[in-house]
Amino acid sequence: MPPAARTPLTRDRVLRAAVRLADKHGLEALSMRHLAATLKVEAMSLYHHVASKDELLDGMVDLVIGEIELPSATGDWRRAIRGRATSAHTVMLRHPWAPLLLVSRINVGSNMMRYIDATLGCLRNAGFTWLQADRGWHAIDSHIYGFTLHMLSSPIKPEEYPSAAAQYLPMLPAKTYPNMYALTKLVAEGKHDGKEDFAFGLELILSGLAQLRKKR
Amino acid sequence: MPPAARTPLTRDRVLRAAVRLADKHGLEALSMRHLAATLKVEAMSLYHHVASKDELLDGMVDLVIGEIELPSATGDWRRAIRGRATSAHTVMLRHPWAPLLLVSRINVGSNMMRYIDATLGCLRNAGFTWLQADRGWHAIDSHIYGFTLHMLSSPIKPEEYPSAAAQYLPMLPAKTYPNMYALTKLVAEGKHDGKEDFAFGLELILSGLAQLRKKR
DNA sequence: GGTATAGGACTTACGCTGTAAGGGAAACGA
DNA sequence: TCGTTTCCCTTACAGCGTAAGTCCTATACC
Repeated sequence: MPPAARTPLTRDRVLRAAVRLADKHGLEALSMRHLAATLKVEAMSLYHHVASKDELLDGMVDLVIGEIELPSATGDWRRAIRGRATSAHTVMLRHPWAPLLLVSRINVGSNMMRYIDATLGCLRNAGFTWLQADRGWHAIDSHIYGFTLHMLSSPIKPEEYPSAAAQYLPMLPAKTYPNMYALTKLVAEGKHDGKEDFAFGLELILSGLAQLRKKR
Repeated sequence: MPPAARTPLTRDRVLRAAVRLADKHGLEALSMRHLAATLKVEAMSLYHHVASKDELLDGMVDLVIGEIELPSATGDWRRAIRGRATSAHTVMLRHPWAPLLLVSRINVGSNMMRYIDATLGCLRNAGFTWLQADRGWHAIDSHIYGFTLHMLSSPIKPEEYPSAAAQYLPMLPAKTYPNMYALTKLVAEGKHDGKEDFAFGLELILSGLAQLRKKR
């Protein structure tokens, strides 16, 4: 009796398994041996489908980028860019390991290229110059990645901010850090939720861009 | 004859050597064995001064944060915040490994605390609400880290953009990525330097904040 | 001065990592 | 039928962080 026929390994199956593993157990759990085990295969077999671990990571990132909703080239540019940014933010929260890889390596996968091209096109159609579109795109993406990374690095969940603030308040030297103390106190008392607000910074950038367009 | 008396190892000396090593050869070259070697000592000896490699990294980050110029609490808030942001950006370029550590771990070193406290104080003195100061600070730092990371991840130096653009242009499928093609062409022709502009996004955020203050 | 104590550096060893090198069986094309 | 190719395998290596234990030396005290 032959062993149960297994679906053959493909590059795509490897990449998807890697994303699943990183989603569930974090990037640090993503070793070639671990990944191979989830596919019921030995580590070295993976190298028939990806050249190296770095290439694996590149593929994972591009897969995730592909989940982001592209901005439509026509219609309200502000709405389109906002939608794209929000979608990117949401996707990153679904794959918390992704933003770190995104900012720490060059990514030139086809999904990434399409993503940038669509954004540039949207801003150009809105009437921005190439210079403005280029810099605008950078500013928006800096916010997306910077903000999301900052948010993900905190071990405390937003729901727990008030209780955490109450817990840490007594340890915070009020003399040395008067402003942090005051702010933490407000959070502990429930007068400020302390939640990070992705939209806040995004809207600052969007209205800044809108003003540029008027002045042109 | 006794061996040449060596200056004794201290936590501070270890941290500074680590920063120097990372500056010169990158984070990936910073192993405990390597670091120990630069101090003419064995790897395990370092553990008398730092509890773990993670703690070492925390210490390095806080050392770097200490190099950032604090915003003055009085005077023009916009100028103060701009100065702080620019200083942070400059410091990160001096220590290119730092922003990655900054966004991928919680940092509660004393320099970091002082840095946040001063920023909050500056914005409060400028007349912002606690909510605005909190979110404003987040928006600005998201830009600083997001932008700097993005910039550092590119292997091509700004001076080389035109020649690199000219080199890659023929390989870029104009049909699939029309906007990237057009933009790359402009760079290749010297009509757009393609340089990232840290100040561009920063000013968008600053003027957005300024408008908030007016409306209050 | 002699002795106890503590601290700092050492050696050894373990389990983990990515991956280079090559073997062996099964499937496929001529 | 016989290569040839395709996949997956085993083995091995150098490097990693660090737990555990040893040893030397500089200081503190009687």
